Amino acid sequence: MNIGEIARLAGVSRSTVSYALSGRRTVSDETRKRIEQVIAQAGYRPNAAARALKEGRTRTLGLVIPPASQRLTDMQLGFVASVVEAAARADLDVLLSPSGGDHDRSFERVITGQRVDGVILMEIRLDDARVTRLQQAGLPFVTIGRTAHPENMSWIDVDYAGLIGRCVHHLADLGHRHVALINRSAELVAAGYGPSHRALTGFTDAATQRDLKGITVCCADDAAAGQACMEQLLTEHPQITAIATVNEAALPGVQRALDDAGLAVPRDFSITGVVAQHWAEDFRPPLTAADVPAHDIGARAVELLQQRIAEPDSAPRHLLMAPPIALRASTGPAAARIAGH
Amino acid sequence: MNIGEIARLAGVSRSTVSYALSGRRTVSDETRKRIEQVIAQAGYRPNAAARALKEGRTRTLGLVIPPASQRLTDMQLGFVASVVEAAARADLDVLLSPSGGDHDRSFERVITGQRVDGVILMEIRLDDARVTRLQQAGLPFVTIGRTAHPENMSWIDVDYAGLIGRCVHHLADLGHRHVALINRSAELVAAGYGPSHRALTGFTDAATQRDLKGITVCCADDAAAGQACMEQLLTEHPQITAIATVNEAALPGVQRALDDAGLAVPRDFSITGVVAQHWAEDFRPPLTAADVPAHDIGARAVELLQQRIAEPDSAPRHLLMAPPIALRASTGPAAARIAGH
DNA sequence: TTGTATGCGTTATCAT
DNA sequence: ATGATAACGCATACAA
Repeated sequence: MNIGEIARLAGVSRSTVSYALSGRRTVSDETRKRIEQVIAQAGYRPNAAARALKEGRTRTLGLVIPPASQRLTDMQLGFVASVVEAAARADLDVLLSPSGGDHDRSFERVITGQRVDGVILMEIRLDDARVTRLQQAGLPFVTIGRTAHPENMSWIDVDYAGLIGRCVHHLADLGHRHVALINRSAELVAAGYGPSHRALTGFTDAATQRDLKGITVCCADDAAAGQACMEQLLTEHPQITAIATVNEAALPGVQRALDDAGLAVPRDFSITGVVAQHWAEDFRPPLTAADVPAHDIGARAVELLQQRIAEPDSAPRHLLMAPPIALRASTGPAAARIAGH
Repeated sequence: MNIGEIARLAGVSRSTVSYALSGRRTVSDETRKRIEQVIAQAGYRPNAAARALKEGRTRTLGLVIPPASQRLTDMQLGFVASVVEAAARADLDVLLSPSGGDHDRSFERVITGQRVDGVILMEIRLDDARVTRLQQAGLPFVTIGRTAHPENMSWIDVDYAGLIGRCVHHLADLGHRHVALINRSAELVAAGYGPSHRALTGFTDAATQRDLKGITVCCADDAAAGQACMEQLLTEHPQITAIATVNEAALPGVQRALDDAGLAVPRDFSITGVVAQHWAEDFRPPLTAADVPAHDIGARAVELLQQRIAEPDSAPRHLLMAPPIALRASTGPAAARIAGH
C-alpha cells in the first residue's frame, strides 16, 4: 500500500494525497474527507525510507550506549529510558548503538549512513574518540557527560565535583575529620571516565579546604566489591567515620560490611554521595544524597539535540545539573568509632 | 557525498561503484582498488534510506519495550541489552519503541511505516493487543514471553510454571509444609501478565500435588513493597517456613523483613524462586534459584526473528527455557519457626 | 569488464 | 483546487 494506491482509490493524484496529508497546500474539504477515509480504511502510512530519502532527514535519533557486556547502572538505564520516552513524545524514533571503543561497525553505520538526524552520546570520557568522530562527520550531537574540553559542543552533565564537594562540606560541618570517597572502578578511572575524575577532584579539593583527612578508593560496580571495599576501608583506616560515594551499585555491599562490623548508620558512621534516587531511598536508613534527575536529563538531552538539528550553526549549549542534596537519615554528628562487637 | 560523486572521482560509472561495493559482479582488480581508495578517502557510506527504499528492507529490527515510566526490571534490561548486542553482531540496527497500551503513535509508526524488517515484543500479556496488531499488519515478529494461545507465532519464554513448580517440590523435599509465593504486582496480574499467571499456576499445582499449604501474595517491584509484603506474611501466616518468588526487585526488602524478625536464612527460613542471576548472587546468603539466562534469550530472539524475516512462511518456532535451579545456600530443612528475638 | 537506464515511494515545483 | 513530473540515492536488469 503506497501513496499511489491511495490516490487511485480516492480518484485523485498522488500530490493531492500528499498535500492532504501534510497540509502544505489547501485541499478542498470534500476531497480531503474522501482521502482520509480511504487512508483510514486501507491503514496506509507513508514509507519512512522514501520520505527520508526525499526530505533528507530521518526523524530518528541515535543513542549510543555502553556495550551490553557491562551491565548498565540504574542511572545509565534512567538516561536511556528518559531519552527514548522524550523522543517518542516528540514523534522521533530512537536507534540504539552499543558502542564503546574506537572502531565499531554499529557506530559507523549509524553516524555515516545518514540513518539518524543526530546522536546522543552517553558515558563520555575526558578524551573520547567518538566525540572526535562525530565532530569530523559533522553530525549534530549532544553528550550526556562531557569531555575535558567541551566548550564548543552541546552537553548536559551532573556536577559531580560540586556535589561531592558539598557532601564533604556537609560531613565536615557535622564534625567528621576522617572521610573516604568510594569511587567507581579503577578501570573507569584509568579510561578517563569524567564523573570519576571530577568526583575525585571535588572530594580532594573540599577535603583540603576543610583540612580533613581524605581517603579515596576505587570500587567495581557491584555489591560484592562494595562489601570488600568497605571492609578494607574499616580495617586499614580505623579513624574514618564517614564516606561519600558515587558508586550506587556498591551500596548494598557497603551496608553489609557496616552491619557486619556492628556499625549503625548514622550513629556510628555517616554515608552520603551522588546516587540515583531509587538507591538512596532503598538504603536503610535512607541516604542523604544528591538525587540525580536522570529522567530530566534524558528529556533535556533530546531538547538540546533537537535544537542542534534545527540550527546546526547556533551556539552550543551547556547544562550542568546540580540537584539539591536531599537530607535524609544517613548522616549525623561524628562519633569516635569503636571497632564492632 | 553519494555514489555518483564516488563514481566521478574514480572515473567510472555509478553501477561499477555499486558492484564493487556489493561484489555481485566482477570488477577488475585495478578499478576496484581505485574505487576503494576514493571511498576510504572520502569516507563514503551508502545512504541507508535510499538503500532501504530500493531493496525493500531496512536492516533494522524494532524492539518494543515497556513505557519508560515504569522502571525496567534487571531481567527486562538484560533482554534489551542482549537483543541490541546480538543485533549489532548481525549488522542489524535496533529501533526502540516504548509502547504499552493499544494505540501508541511510536508503535504504529514503527510497524506500519516500514521502518523495520521485524519486531521483537517484550512483556507479553496473555491477551495482547500488540500481537494482534502485528499479525494483521503481516510484519514478522517474535515475542519474549507468550500469549494464552501462542501456537502460530514464534516465541521464546521462560517456563515460569515449571520452574516455580520445581522450587516448590524442592521445598517440599526439605520438609516445608507451609510455603508462600511472592508474585509480581497485583496490577500486572490483573493485566494478564503471563509470567505472573504461570508462576501462580505452577505454584498452586505443585502445592496441591505435595499437599502443602500454599499462600500466594502480590507485591510491587521494589524493596519497600517487598519488606511490607514479607512482614505481613510473617504476621498473618506464622506457620510459613519458606517462600518462592518471581519478584527480584522485592528481595532486598524481603531480606530486611527477615532480618528484623530475627530469622536466619536458611536456618529458620528458606528462600527460592526465579530471578536474574545478579540478584541471586547478591542476596545473602546466595539464593538457590533458577537463573534466567537473559543474555541467551535476547540472542535467541534475534535468531528467531531473522529466520522469520528470511522465510515468513516457514513454521513458527517456540523455545521454552527451563534453566537448572542453581543450588546455592538459601534453602535448608524446615524448622518450626520461632518468632524472632 | 564496464556503462546506461529504470524504478523504489515520497515531496515539491511547475503547470493548469 | 488539482494534476503531471522531477528528484532524492541506490541496486539491478539490460546493453555493449
